[in-house]
Amino acid sequence: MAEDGTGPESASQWGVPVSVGRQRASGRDAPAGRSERSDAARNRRRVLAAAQALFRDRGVDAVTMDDIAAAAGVGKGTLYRRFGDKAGLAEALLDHREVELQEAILTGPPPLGPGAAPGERLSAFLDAYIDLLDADLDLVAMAERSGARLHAGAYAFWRTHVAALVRAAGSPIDPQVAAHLVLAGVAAELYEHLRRGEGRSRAEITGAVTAVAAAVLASRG
Amino acid sequence: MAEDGTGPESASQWGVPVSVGRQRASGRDAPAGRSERSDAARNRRRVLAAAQALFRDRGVDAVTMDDIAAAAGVGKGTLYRRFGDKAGLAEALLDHREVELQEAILTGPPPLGPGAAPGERLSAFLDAYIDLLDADLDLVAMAERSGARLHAGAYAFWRTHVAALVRAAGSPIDPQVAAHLVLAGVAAELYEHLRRGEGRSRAEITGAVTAVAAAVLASRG
DNA sequence: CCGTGAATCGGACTAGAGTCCGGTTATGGC
DNA sequence: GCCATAACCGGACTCTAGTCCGATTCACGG
Repeated sequence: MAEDGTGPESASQWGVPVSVGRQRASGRDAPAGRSERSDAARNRRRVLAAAQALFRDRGVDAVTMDDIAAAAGVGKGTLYRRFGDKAGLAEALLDHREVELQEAILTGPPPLGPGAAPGERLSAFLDAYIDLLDADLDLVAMAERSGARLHAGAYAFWRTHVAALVRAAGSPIDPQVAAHLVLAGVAAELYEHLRRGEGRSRAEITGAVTAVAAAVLASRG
Repeated sequence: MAEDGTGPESASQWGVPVSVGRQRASGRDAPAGRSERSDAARNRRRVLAAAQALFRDRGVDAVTMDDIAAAAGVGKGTLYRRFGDKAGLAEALLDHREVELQEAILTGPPPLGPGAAPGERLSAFLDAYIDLLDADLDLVAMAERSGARLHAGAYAFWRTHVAALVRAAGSPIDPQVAAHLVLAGVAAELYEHLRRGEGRSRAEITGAVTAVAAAVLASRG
């Protein structure tokens, strides 16, 4: 089953290392010593392609790790050594988008990038993050399952960014904790509930989230 | 194994139905038609006592549902029919405390109960809730696993309460959504991370959470 | 071009959550 | 006191995440 080695991986989008925003506990990405073995690289691409296709076709929850391993033509051990667990695999699939947003924040134009006022940058970030969330909700939800949310590499980035904005705005609230609290508002579980469970629109949610964030920045004790 | 029916359940604290704040999807509590069968009531008490003892002795994560069933002297089917799943069992163990807080909010003295200003009531609630969280963190964390958080009966109560306070304070933010966002700040996963992962004190966290909540109430668009 | 050893591979294995259903038992009516 | 029946009981079963380790394969130096 599954195609052969050099097969039809049409839209090849998974390069090597890249990521500023991954790094989970286990499941290495860029081997320390020598460079990545070619079979390992091939299998990584196969797994990601198979996972994406299966998730798309059947929905994230109806796909087991065995399904993915079989479709990719690799053993389960390979899956787990490389991605750590199901959440890690989901995160790998999201890596590209997250890195894009991170780069836009670090070096892009305002208001997302440097230059705008803290309040504007925070609004722009939350808006962009909610875009990402809305586009791949199931994947993000899976990446945040089982307490992985706060330990994913990407989370540390968002948190640092938001904390810096809170501090820059002169809020009296502890910036590190405030950042956690603001980000809690865009947790996948909550967003999914609001969107699908309560039928709220993206705009309603974004409005409330940015309003709360603005209130935090504006707080003067 | 395990003691017999009328055995040493010294501190009997689990009455019948009570709860304003339970009601999960499956796992009935108060049988609709006839009253609860006596053997069912006995088994419910046994299960709760066994679960509490095992959780206390070994820690929540080292106890399996089979362990609890065996210690309680019942089959797994009984466990699951009555409590739905592991999260439901944890919630049942927390029921007593949650009901107490709910009653204090509904009919107790200010600032927790009616009479105080919205800001004070919200602060008092968050403080009391964090007490509950801090006291039984593992249990609350288990009750919120697997997306159960937003669907537990107790959550609906807290949410309605907070929404009412937001509305009463005249905030321009959608009260229902704002309530979700405020409560997201006291999710067990986040609290556990701050407390154990980052070593923050209860006071630091409470301070930031109440400050954010105050900022939401004070928001004027 | 070949030997060497470290990294990778993959499928059998473990463990625990949650489901199912035939047998048993309490309860209310007569 | 007895019967019918609905509810309850419990352990075998399924399903899936995640682990382990012997066999295999690639990358590099000579």
